[in-house]
Amino acid sequence: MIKITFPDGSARDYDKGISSLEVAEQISPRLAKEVYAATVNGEIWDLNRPINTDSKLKLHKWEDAEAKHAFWHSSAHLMAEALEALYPGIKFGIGPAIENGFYYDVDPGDRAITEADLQSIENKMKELAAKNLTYSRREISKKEALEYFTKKGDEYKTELISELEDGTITLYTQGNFTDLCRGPHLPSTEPLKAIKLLSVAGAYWRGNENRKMLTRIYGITYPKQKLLDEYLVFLEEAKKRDHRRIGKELELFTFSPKVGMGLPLWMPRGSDLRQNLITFLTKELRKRGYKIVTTPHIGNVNLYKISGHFEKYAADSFQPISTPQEGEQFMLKPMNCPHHCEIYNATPHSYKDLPLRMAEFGTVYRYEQSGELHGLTRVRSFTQDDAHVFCRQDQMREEFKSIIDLILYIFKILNFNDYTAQVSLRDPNNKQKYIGSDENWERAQRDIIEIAEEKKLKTTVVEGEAAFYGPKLDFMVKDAIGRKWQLGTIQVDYNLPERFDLTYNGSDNQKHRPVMIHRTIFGSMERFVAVLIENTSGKFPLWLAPEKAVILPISEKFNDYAAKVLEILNNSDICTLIDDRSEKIGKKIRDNELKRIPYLLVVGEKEVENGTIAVRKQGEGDKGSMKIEEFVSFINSEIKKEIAV
RNA sequence: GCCGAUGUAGCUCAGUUGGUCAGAGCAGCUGAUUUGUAAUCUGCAGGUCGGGGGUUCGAAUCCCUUCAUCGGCUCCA
Repeated sequence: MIKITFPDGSARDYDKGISSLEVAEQISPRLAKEVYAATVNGEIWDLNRPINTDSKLKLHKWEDAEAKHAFWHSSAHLMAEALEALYPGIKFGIGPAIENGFYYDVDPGDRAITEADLQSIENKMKELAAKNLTYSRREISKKEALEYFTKKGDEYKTELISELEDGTITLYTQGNFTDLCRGPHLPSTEPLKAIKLLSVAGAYWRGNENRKMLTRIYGITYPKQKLLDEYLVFLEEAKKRDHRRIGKELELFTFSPKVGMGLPLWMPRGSDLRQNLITFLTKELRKRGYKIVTTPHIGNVNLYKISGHFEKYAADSFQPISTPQEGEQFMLKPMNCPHHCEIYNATPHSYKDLPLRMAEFGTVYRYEQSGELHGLTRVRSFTQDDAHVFCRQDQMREEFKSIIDLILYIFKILNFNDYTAQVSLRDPNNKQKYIGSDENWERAQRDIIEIAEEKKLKTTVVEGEAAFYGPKLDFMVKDAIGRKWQLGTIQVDYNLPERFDLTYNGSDNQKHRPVMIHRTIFGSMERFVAVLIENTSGKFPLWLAPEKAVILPISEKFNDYAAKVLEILNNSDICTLIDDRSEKIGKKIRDNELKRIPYLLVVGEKEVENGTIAVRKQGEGDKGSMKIEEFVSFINSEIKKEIAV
């Protein structure tokens, strides 16, 4: 007998060799149907794997990530079996479960798999799943594994195996398909009821652009058709929030191939929105002691040679601009920091002056790869809400922390609750990618990790994501369909102060080196507005909305009164429009609701008589009538509420 | 940059196997209507079917090429 302890602390004795599935069955047959994986002594196991020692057991139902992982991983194997049946000789790379579903990277040889083929693969999967095939686990030696896949002719698998340690290799088989796999898997294909293949894409083998491009097929499965349908509806809804679509609908921004790809054109409404953000942030920055500066859009090539950007990025950037002066070259500004360093250098600094906080809404130009461009989130010309804090080493932590506070404050005002903080460190195996000394890197990385802890930020730590001059704390936010984008970032830099020979006079009357903190909050106006659009579906908070209200006269008879109201509101700094088309009121309401105008002001005979307006709130409907002055103070107090957190 | 897909009026989309296939709705402009809380009616105008080249008696439809977009990969100062 063995003793099995459950998460609630209770324990029971079972026969040795019992599986987690059998344990579940004994608790209740219904539970057995709802579990997909088990954690045994902290390790995730197949449900049908025998338990031979006293163990702690947690059964995973669909709600648990572990269950979904096993479910989708088994689905990937099922898809592989279907592919092998339909495309004999197809070779397999890797096929993991992901956050939503799974994929498999395959090499179909000289055949091509396109989206048109997904349906037939899906059908094959359904056919195989219905056979109720069991997944069986087998431990084998490295030698045997290599023999198996060499014989099969799958060089991708043999490459993976050759890097594994002997004694750790497991194979899983279901039906006619056997795969190298760590597991765990479902007991059988029986629960794989609802299957949908979503897309195909190219993916470099092992993520290396110098290696072969395989075909990646994405899919998702659910134990119930209803869950799959819900997910597909969610995807459809998410598409409606896409900032590229809403940006067009609401006339916020556009692109023109004549201007150039990745070069956003901000239309009047988008510009107003953007300007509202800039005005607000500028005010907040001044409160916090930042000085605003302005620098040119180009800089001499030598500037970027000093900073290191030239060496690092010039080959893949907009190329230097020549001038009539032989040998003279300028670059479109890819970063603001070198310019800010030179502003620092323009005057002498005392330790008493620091920290110096220098901010600029600086537009920069980067030649992003053509395949990377994406709406406003990835563009070739963008405006950073950039700032550089020059401070003494003993001030660095406080400065860093107050920047975190500022970012969290701004995120809170904008209702960005779903962000993650990421500590981005250098790749310890590829140190030549970075500039600067080991000691400075170690110190900066340690500082960031400690500060994040002190601030009680929930962080993930990712190696290899640092900037070439220093480690970062990045604030990541998801877009409508779950893609992660970096918005705010705080970076500690010991290198540029060195390279630009920045100094200050200490109390000892000696020259000292300041530390530089690079930081943005929005990241770039472009990316931030994109995420804001997707977060709000274009229903911007009142304080950001390009127009706060539109006046809707019931008929042309009331246009004069409407014009009078318009004048009062615009004179009170409440940006308002008038819709005096010869349309019925229902039509005017509909059109302006679709434009997500925060307030619609209906005026007709009653309003003229009483000197009022009938107020209608976006998405909520009629709010009754108000005196015009009442509405002005109402709007002002609403805005005040929105930006006071 | 790489793999795959897509590209028809301002927008959303129809256009069977190449042969009145250049269409519809919305938006726009006309005129009528003067309207009370999510679509009033009439008429008109809008497109070298992304660009270029080719196959064919004939191309939106087939082929090549180019540009752009979409989904990923790689990259992201």
